Amino acid sequence: MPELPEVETTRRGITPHIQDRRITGVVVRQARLRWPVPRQLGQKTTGQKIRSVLRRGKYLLLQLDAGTVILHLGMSGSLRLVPWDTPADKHDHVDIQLDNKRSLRLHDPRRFGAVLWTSREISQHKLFKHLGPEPLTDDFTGAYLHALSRKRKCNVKSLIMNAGIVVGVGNIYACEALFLAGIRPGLAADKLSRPRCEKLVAGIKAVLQQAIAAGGTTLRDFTDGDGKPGYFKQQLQVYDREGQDCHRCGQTIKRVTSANRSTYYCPHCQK
DNA sequence: ACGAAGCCCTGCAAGC
DNA sequence: TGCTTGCAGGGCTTCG
Repeated sequence: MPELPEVETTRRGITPHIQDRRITGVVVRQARLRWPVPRQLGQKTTGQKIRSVLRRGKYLLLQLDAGTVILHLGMSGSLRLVPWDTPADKHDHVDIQLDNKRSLRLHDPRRFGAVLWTSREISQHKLFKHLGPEPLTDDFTGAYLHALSRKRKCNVKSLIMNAGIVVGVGNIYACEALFLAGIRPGLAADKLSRPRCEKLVAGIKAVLQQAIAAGGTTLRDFTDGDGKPGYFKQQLQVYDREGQDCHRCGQTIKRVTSANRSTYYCPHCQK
């Protein structure tokens, strides 16, 4: 399930292969993704050069001259570069064909992903207008999080998974960051002290950076291989470890359901 | 304005 | 063994 580190790893992997290439066509085999793939996607993009490949939260942005292709991998999506005539497998929904006889191919079994087009400034787009800061920038600080958490009745895990507060923190890394910070996921957001906010922000940055570093060393070439990472799993401290020993204190990791999401924590290390 | 629940979808695991 | 059921997940959307 692609979270921010996987999306960033994908961005870095595909960029050298697609930047400054011209789009020669688009093939849509399945338009019913998270939102319908726009019918005009092909005519809007064909003939244009990909100027840059950006990321905002978990969205990938292909910057063209006349607008932006917005990509999201949902939870089962992946991108690969293939020779343009490679037969499509099941769930290979969209190809963006390039002038180097290759296609950027979206594979997404669960179809929670998205391919959209906008000719407007990306920050004006509905999906991006209300997003919080990027977690790995200096805009995301303990002071900022502390200020926004005042008078909030939600728990701290929901707080950091709220894209209006900070983007790109999904279920797995929310659990991991809370473990690093020693904070219980169910704690009310407005009970978080300023120093604990500092610690939490540091935890979020650390876990994301770690995962990006791990992805960077594992996924070397996006033009071959099956594109299945799964590289970070061995480093997880609490996620998906219900009933197992805490790596830090040896006590048993617990799982609770919060906001319909599995939440893992160590009752001894997290208060 | 906020927070909680619902929904989209398929693959896989567990249970019968 | 073959079916059915439940669960997982991001995150927008709807409802309260």
